[in-house]
Amino acid sequence: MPTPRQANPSRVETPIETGSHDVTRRALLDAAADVFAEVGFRQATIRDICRRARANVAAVNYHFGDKETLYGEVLSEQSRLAMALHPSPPHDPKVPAEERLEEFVRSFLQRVLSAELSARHGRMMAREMVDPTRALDRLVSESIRPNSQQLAAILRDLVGTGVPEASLRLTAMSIVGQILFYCHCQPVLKRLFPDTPFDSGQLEMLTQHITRFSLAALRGPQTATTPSRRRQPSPRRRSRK
Amino acid sequence: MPTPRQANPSRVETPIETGSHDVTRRALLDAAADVFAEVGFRQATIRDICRRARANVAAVNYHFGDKETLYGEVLSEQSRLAMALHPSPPHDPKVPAEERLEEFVRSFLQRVLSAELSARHGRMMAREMVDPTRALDRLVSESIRPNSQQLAAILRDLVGTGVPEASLRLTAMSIVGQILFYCHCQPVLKRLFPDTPFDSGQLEMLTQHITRFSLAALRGPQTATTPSRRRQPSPRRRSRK
DNA sequence: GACAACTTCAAACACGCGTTTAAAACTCTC
DNA sequence: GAGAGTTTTAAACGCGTGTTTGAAGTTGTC
Repeated sequence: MPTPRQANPSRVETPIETGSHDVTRRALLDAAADVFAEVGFRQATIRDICRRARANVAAVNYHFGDKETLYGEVLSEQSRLAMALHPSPPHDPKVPAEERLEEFVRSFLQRVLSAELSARHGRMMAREMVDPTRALDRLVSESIRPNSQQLAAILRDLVGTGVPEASLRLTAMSIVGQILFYCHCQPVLKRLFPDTPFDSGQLEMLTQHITRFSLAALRGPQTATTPSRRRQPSPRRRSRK
Repeated sequence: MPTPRQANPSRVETPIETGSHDVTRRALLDAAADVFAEVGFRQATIRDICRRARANVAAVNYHFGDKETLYGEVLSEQSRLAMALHPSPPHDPKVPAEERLEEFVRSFLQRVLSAELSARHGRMMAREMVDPTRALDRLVSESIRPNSQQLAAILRDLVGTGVPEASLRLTAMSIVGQILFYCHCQPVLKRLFPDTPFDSGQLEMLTQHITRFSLAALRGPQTATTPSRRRQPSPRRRSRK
């Protein structure tokens, strides 16, 4: 029976590119990256992807098996691409931790906002975080966790060994939160401040702001910032009437 | 012709609750809030909503006209509910700006994370930001913009009149970014730190951290944090070989 | 240039979706 | 309790989706 039915499994293992047949496969990957980034996995349609790739509707099933597998391959390819174009700074003890933090923030912002990548990686990551598919587990272990650990190492150099692990985590999240904000909230920012874009053009400015803001926060850590802690017994509900 | 076809338009204007007929309408709103928060507008199905509300499939069209109108009503109702349960602090010049900031952070976190609201509001907001529907415009003008301006007022009191508007904006985004992080990245956090949840139980701890972190950042503003600016001509691409 | 393997193609399938329909059921008023 | 107005109901419609099919086309090999 000459029906291939499933994607060629040998290709997954061997990284050698035969070069001739893969032209459709490549076109599909490129088109799919655009479509998935624009509308997300669920909203994307195979027909749209194939139309842009100038391929038949059945092409996705022939080359990848199904839509979900294609999505997974696109996601990890974009992830690797973003990391190759804008790698995190290497752990070099000679470089001051402050500079390594700045470079970490810059490369992170570049990966999620840069125009070169059409911000495809950032948009796919943002969607995956808010509305995860089954691909998120791989994304966490391949990209997110290593990055998280690298930031933790930089921060550890900055604050010394006295600060507990949980504290370090919170600081890391405060920094990552600032960065991802410009990735997650783009549609809101466009409406709130229509004439001042927060896109790849402002990348260096955002890098400087986030780095300085965070370093300043780290400088004055426990120096009695809040004079009265003002701990009400239960601030959750306020009294009516 | 006895076909009602459209939702009763008189009900939109008059806030009086007749009480008898609206039982189905209420059940639909409640079920829809759950479903929309869980899976989002596009992924949600009318059949699922009606099943949970123990109503017929046609009920949504009869009471609300269509799915999008129902979504809009759910969104603004949840928004009003969250704001009523956890209002932002009023602008009181007698209260120090530091305390007002802390209360702003706390109420914001409560609105997007609190268990009372089943975090429905937060999840719907998060989805709307990353993958907007036509309801986002109303959401921005009714909820997001007023909140943004309130934070701006608090920060203005904190930093004085010397700081330019653009700088203030960046600071505001750094704070909001820290808060929304715990709302947007919940699925990732669950995977990164499976045994330390960042949910409504940690609310007070997160409030303290974000407030102190941000206040410390504001304390040491322009005091030469980064000694060398290290401005490379074009840091986007690094030299190969 | 025949043959096999690979790739593309138009068409169709099965399913789930939002929405509509027209009749039935219900709820009041008089 | 008849009848008008309102609400609910089961069934269907039309459409778009991911996927499958079997034949046609293409490519490389001997």
